[in-house]
Amino acid sequence: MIANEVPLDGRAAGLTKERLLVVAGELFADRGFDSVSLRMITDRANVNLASVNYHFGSKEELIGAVVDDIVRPVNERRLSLLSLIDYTRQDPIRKIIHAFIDPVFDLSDSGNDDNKYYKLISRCIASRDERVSSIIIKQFPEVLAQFVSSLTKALPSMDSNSAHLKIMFMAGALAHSLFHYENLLLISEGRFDLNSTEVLKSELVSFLLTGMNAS
Amino acid sequence: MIANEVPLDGRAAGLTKERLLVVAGELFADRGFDSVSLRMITDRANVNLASVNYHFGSKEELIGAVVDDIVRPVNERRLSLLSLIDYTRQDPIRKIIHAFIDPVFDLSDSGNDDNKYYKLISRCIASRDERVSSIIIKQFPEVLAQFVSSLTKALPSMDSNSAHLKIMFMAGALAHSLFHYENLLLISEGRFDLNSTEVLKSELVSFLLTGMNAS
DNA sequence: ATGCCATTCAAACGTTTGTTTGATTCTTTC
DNA sequence: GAAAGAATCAAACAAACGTTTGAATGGCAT
Repeated sequence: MIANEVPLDGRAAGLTKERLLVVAGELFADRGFDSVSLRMITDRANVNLASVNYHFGSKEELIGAVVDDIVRPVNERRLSLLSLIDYTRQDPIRKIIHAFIDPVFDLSDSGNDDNKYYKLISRCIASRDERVSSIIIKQFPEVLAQFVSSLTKALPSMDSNSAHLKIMFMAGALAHSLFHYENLLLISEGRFDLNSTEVLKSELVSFLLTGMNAS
Repeated sequence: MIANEVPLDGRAAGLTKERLLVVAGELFADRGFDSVSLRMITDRANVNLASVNYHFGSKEELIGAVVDDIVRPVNERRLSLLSLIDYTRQDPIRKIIHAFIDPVFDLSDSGNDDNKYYKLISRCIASRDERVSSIIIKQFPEVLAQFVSSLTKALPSMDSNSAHLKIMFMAGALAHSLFHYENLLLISEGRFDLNSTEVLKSELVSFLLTGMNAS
């Protein structure tokens, strides 16, 4: 599960910064931002403790870099997909939903079910941590506004307040189910046979699709 | 916003333990469990630092007590409401949804919109913190199983996997929207006129109601 | 009043935290 | 190949943390 077992002796290029981002992402995803110390990160990354402050300045900025690295592309992809929607064609609501959730599901480590990206992004979405939400908050209002706009365009009868709330419901259902996906598998002890997140995704889409059309 | 401004001199009965629970709950709700130190709690509660370890044994057990105090009554009320449902009458799905969310909304500080209970319970629901989830995990499988059972009873065409996921979607939408309720008000800067959580609740119910009936 | 037990208190404990330092090593450039 | 700059290293730093200690103080039964 470690990023790279290459001993990294002989000053292997400028890989240190990259290794820090990768390993920090793995650990943050699993245990949260506070519970992970810089020493855990540097030990696992086989780099010196001081390199965090050398390359990033502080732990807070390392967290910021990790979070930004995963949140920014997701939001950019969301807006990109949203802009492609043709509201005169069928099922624009479904496309709006996919524009919101697909960029998250697409973060998958191609078949790796212990997926750090899922856990990290849902940790970010659902985060109540000031350091994280300060990054989220910077991007999300724009994203939220665009999705509200799209939703009211697709469903003219829906008012803005309702649209805002429904986007939040969608974000919550997405983050929560992804985040507790492992727990769900554990709790049911085999009775619950999801072999991939594809089932989760299709269930989520149909759930959201009807919910969005609620009066 | 402090719990009680009574100086508490003259050894005012066994209030210390109660004050610790109240103040710790307020701070945990706002900043999370890790970011709040025992010194913050004891300072604000006007009690001695050592009283936490005296009354609770450790910070971990204080967290446990705070979480248990708020999670247990909610889950007990949920199961109680669930057991009252008559599946032969109309709209059992709506009653199932209310059984899940009402005990959370009922935690309200009667009109206090900066509601610590909302934030604390949604922090617990969405938490991946070992110390918290060890408490949640102890209670939630039973709750989850009961709701899955109710859901499949009300909608025989729904399979167990689908029911599990839908409960998770509901939990996520509930926790996320409650926790970010304040942020939602801030982001929209007045354009978003929810004067109470009643609007949020009714929107949530209608959203979930249609979502539960999704194929 | 006296002894007893529970509680509170100030102070200190040992860890762990993020951060800084100054020397050292590698890479690059001329 | 020597100088310069970037990166890494072991070591130490101060601060904050949860916890423990032992004395002081409270109420309460006798």
